[in-house]
Amino acid sequence: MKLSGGVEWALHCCVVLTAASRPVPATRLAELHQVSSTYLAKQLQSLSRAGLIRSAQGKSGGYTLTRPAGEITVLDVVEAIEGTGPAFVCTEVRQRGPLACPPEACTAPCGIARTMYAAEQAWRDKLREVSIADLARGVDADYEGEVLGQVGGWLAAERS
Amino acid sequence: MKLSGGVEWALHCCVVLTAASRPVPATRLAELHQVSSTYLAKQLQSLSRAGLIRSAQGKSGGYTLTRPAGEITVLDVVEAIEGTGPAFVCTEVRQRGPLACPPEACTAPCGIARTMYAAEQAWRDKLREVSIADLARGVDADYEGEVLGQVGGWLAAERS
DNA sequence: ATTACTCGGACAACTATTGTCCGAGTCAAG
DNA sequence: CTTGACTCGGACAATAGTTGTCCGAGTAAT
Repeated sequence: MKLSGGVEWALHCCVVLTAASRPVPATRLAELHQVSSTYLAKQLQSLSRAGLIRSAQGKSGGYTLTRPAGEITVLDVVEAIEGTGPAFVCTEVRQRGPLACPPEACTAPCGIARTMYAAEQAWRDKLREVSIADLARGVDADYEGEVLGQVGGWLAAERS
Repeated sequence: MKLSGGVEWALHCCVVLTAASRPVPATRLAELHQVSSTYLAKQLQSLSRAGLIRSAQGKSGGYTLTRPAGEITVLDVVEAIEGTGPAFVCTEVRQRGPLACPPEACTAPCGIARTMYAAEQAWRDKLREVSIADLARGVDADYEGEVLGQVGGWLAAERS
């Protein structure tokens, strides 16, 4: 089990967008994090399709959060990138082979699937507890400083 | 995020081995589940390397559980197949780019990593709560019958 | 009207997973 | 003790998913 590396980038981007007052182009976000701008664009597209960020085209275009950061959970971002499907897919092994259970007796998921789903639910619940605003506060708490403020300034500067 | 399909097979195999009194070859497990025997063998090798099952070679060889089923957790099986590494890998984005944080200020994981790790911990905790014996009991409870007993009989029969 | 800058989806390269094969080793039987 | 057949184990391809790249469509400012 392994999740896409783009999740980390997407989360960082959302936190950074917290400190922005104007739309931020994908290029700017990429050089701030020193990552491939073209690939980051792909992740931002996923966020846009999920409705978490809004894109503006044209000369002073870029991305903006659609909602207050307090109303965007980490789970929202993760699901936007990774998809909402379950990590464990039950192939109904019990209905196959010489001792196959009849389909009419398999209305409820089997014990194995129930266990896996419960674990995933716990995972999602944990991610739902934390919002992007919480992460932003965490950055300021960790560095007891103006890191986020610096980011805001850096984003405002170097503009044409 | 998606986990290997072999996890399901491995869990089913462990449950089945609960009902076996003698070593069960990979071929037999494969035809019971109607899956590729050669690929299933690979998963069983992983379980063997993890020390969950023991392999016996020769004419009446096969696989056996090394411990009582109550002492094997679902997490053990999942980690044997998927590996023990974390699903979220932090690439320390904060140390890169024009506003990079100095390495000496990055001793603790960042807030994003902490959140992801906490969620994974919750996931693992849930999987650790359930043992193979619990799953076996669940099968009997779901079908209030002798499904596991039938499996045991089927494994005993057809032997040379 | 022009121009330059933005996003968006279509197009390759690469890595990890899935699937297959044959040889080494071992136990049971004759 | 010899034979034989059956077992696992690791090395070898095929496939699918992820990572990374490119260029065209559209838009806002000039």
